[in-house]
Amino acid sequence: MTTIHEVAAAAGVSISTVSYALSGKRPVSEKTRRRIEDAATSLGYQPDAGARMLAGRRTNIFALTEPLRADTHAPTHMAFVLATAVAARRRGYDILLLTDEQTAEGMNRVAASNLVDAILVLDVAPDDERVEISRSVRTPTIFIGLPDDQRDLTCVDLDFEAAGHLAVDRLADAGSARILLLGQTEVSYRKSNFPRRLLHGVQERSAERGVELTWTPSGALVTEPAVVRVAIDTALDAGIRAFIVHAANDVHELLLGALAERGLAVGVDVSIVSAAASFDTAMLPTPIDTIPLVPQDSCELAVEIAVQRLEDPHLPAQIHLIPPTYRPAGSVAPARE
Amino acid sequence: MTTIHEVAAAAGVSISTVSYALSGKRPVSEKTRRRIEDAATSLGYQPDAGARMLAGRRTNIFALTEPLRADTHAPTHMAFVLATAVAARRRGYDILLLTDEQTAEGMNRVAASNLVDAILVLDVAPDDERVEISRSVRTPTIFIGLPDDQRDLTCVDLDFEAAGHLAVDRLADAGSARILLLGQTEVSYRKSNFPRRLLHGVQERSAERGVELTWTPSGALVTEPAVVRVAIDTALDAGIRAFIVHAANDVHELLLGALAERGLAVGVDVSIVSAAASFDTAMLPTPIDTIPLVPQDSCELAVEIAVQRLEDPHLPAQIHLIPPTYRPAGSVAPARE
DNA sequence: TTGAAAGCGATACCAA
DNA sequence: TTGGTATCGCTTTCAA
Repeated sequence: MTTIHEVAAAAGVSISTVSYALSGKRPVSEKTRRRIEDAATSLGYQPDAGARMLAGRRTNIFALTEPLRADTHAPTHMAFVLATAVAARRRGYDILLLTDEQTAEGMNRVAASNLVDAILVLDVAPDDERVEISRSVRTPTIFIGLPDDQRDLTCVDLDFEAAGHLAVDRLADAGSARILLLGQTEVSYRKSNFPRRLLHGVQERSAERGVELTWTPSGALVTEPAVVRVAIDTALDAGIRAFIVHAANDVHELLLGALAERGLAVGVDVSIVSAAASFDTAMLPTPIDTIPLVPQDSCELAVEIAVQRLEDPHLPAQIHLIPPTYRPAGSVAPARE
Repeated sequence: MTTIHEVAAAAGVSISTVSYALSGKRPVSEKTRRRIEDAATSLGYQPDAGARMLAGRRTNIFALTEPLRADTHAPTHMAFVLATAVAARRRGYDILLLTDEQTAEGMNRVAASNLVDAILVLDVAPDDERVEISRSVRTPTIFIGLPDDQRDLTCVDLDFEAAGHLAVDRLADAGSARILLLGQTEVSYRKSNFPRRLLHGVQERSAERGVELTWTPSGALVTEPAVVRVAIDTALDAGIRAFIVHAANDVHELLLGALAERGLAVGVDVSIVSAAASFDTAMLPTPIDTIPLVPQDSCELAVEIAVQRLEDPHLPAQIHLIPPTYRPAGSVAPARE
């Protein structure tokens, strides 16, 4: 194991100079810095993590709490975990996993033992128990998602309400007077916050623009695809030709299938907007206008905010809502109702 | 922040006694131990992680490297990550995530900086680059899965060959003379090791028992379900009535659907064994005999071995193959070919 | 059964 | 621009 002393000896300087040269926290002459860097690389020097934590009061580790509920959509969840890990690493931080079994215990433990510099909270529930814990620990905590009680919290999330507005606006602008919103699974409207926020945005803007809105959750598609299918058929029979889909890709496929059966062409006879989709809608058989939910965006912002809070502990807590973007793909057509 | 000194003061003992009382590494009289424990809990004492690492040369952290390939099955992967985290935590270890972007760099970094006590390797590829790295670092490394070159490695995995033998034996015992093996995706036979091992086991035992074997990979079901369907129909047309399925649940459902269409009853007209399924086959519409692949088993064993290697660094490297178990559900019927 | 004290390997302050 | 050194909070050896 190479220590800072060996590097210092090899470079012919003191250990403090090595430390400063490598951290850049104090100017070091170009010459000596080179010698030090050469010595460090040739010796394969890597500062000892424990010593660094103890002396520097920085661990360069973030905790990531991820409760896995039964209704967790694995691919989406994985995308968030991965995006967080990548973003953190780019800023020089590693990710320590805190799973379900130990949410409360884990957060308290890593905070009390100074194991991590900050805590990132994934998959936030409306009445999340982690809210209270985050208030009781002094380790900065960033929520990726919004709980109901946001007082004094730092949160990052897509602006789902605005996404709802945007989706309705596009369809209303194209002349649609009636819209069917194909929502998330029923349970997610209770266990999560964002489906409600999107729903609310859609409802609000629909009312403002005089659009007649129908809404249906999509249920567990695997066990009962019929429910969604019936909702779609009913809407089509009633002459509804505009759809906002806030659901997994299988629901999209079901809708496209139903339309194909009836010979209705997307972007011609029918308009579709996929709202807050966390999967790649380009993989769908038909191109669809999308307001994407990009895990990378939320996670990168969360990491950035965490880093900022460490640099300036006086930064006020704040809710950061990421404005939605609209990615057209020709699936919205002028209404001919 | 409560330190060991405050606990010592509160309990009226020296810090070394506190340390020993809490770690149990030296006998401490019942009386003083109680006083110390009381003081510790009432003060909310939690040893500083950095100090502990530095002084104790133990971090109580395991690194988990998880490369995410395009063909990674998210739910299965998540199950492994979760199982590892839970098993580790039970033994007092946290999990540090090492993602794709930094596989090589990450392993070297956490090893050189003494950030982790051991490295767990997930999703092992036949020619995995992590094999070489594990040989070059002195941090104990456990592979969950088998690479081609296993020299001097410690690995844990289900005995897929034995699972193949077991599946064939059950069907052959029931009198089946011809079997269709519905395999994993084509790419997985190149990118992973275990599909080949199961295939080999099935082929080997089929030859031994005089069973005529047909095999087909299942392809990417989302994009081209037709391929699998054709393979199934061809087999059924040829009179094959025994199936071994080594694939995700959608392939199982496809098979069950095809059988239902033809009015063939599972466990009566047709025999099915699901081999090395990493999902819960009880969720299928029809009960199916299963040789389960239980992530918990592999991950717990891996963690246990890691812990053992830390306790006794002289433990020899070894390949640990977990014997398969057979879970009957009435889907294997006496053949009436 | 308990205590004193020497590290562990960095960081960062105080001097020069 | 550089060096000496106190310090971080714990583990563990050596003594008593």
